[in-house]
Amino acid sequence: MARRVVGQRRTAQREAIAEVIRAARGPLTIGQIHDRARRRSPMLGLATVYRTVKLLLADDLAHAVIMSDGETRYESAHLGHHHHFHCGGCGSVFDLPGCPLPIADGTVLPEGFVVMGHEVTLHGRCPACVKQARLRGQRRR
Amino acid sequence: MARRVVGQRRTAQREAIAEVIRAARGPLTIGQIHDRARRRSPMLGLATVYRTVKLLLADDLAHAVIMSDGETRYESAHLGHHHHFHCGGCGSVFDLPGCPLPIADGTVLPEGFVVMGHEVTLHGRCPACVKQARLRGQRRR
DNA sequence: CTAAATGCAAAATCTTTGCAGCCTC
DNA sequence: GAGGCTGCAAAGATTTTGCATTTAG
Repeated sequence: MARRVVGQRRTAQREAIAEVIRAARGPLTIGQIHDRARRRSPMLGLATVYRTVKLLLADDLAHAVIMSDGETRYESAHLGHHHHFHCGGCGSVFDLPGCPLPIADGTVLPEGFVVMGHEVTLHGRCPACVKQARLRGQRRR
Repeated sequence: MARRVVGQRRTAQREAIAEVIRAARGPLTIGQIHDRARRRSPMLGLATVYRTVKLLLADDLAHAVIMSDGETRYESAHLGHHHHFHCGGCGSVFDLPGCPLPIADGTVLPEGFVVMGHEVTLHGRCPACVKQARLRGQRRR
């Protein structure tokens, strides 16, 4: 008669996905999560990645980050306030510590907009791509 | 024998689409462009909007702006350096004049990232939504 | 008139969902 | 064991493309 305790189950697939997101140096696309998690759980299907990521979002264990390349990426929710660097060479996104923006939440702009949050994204080249461009004589834009 | 001069043609549909983008106070989604342009050109199909916007992008007459809600929006390219305000109440995006970010292009971060550009997006409530929230006693988040 | 542009519908993507079997608890 | 989870494949949603027709130049 006692109500059965129901809940989420711990599976190898979910472990793998959560660990991949936790270990990343920046937010990852679904494809990247799928590729990396498959190293541990080779049969892992894309649908499971989508489903698990959605669960992590619902449980507030992960956040979605949508970058200007149109890709949705996911990052661990335990990170504090931070921003991102998008490398135009390799396409990777990296976390940046701290916040360079002098606009506090709660600020009211002259035009009457009430600021409740913000995002800053820097674009450029990551150290690896800078080095590579140097080797190649900066042939690329 | 003279090489025929070929080029793009001026059509009512393209005029309507370009004008809608030019007149906007912020970047617009494909759906918004379609709706507004149809007021002038009622038979206008979605495919034409997609095609025309793509042309405008290729000719550098418009830029794509991808916001954190995952929608791609398009804005006139003649605007100078500026950023955006995304209202969480009505979902609209507004242009903000100026730039609050103290990081110049060309800056090299301590970690070795070379900055070539940036984006700043503020989130909050636009004046209209602030006023409405006040009327309703701030029942909404 | 010629070929670019349009509207429609089919195709291509990306994401979500339905289901039968598998595996936690 | 019971029901949540998974992989597969089908279904949705959004964007792109093919094609016959319209239309700018």
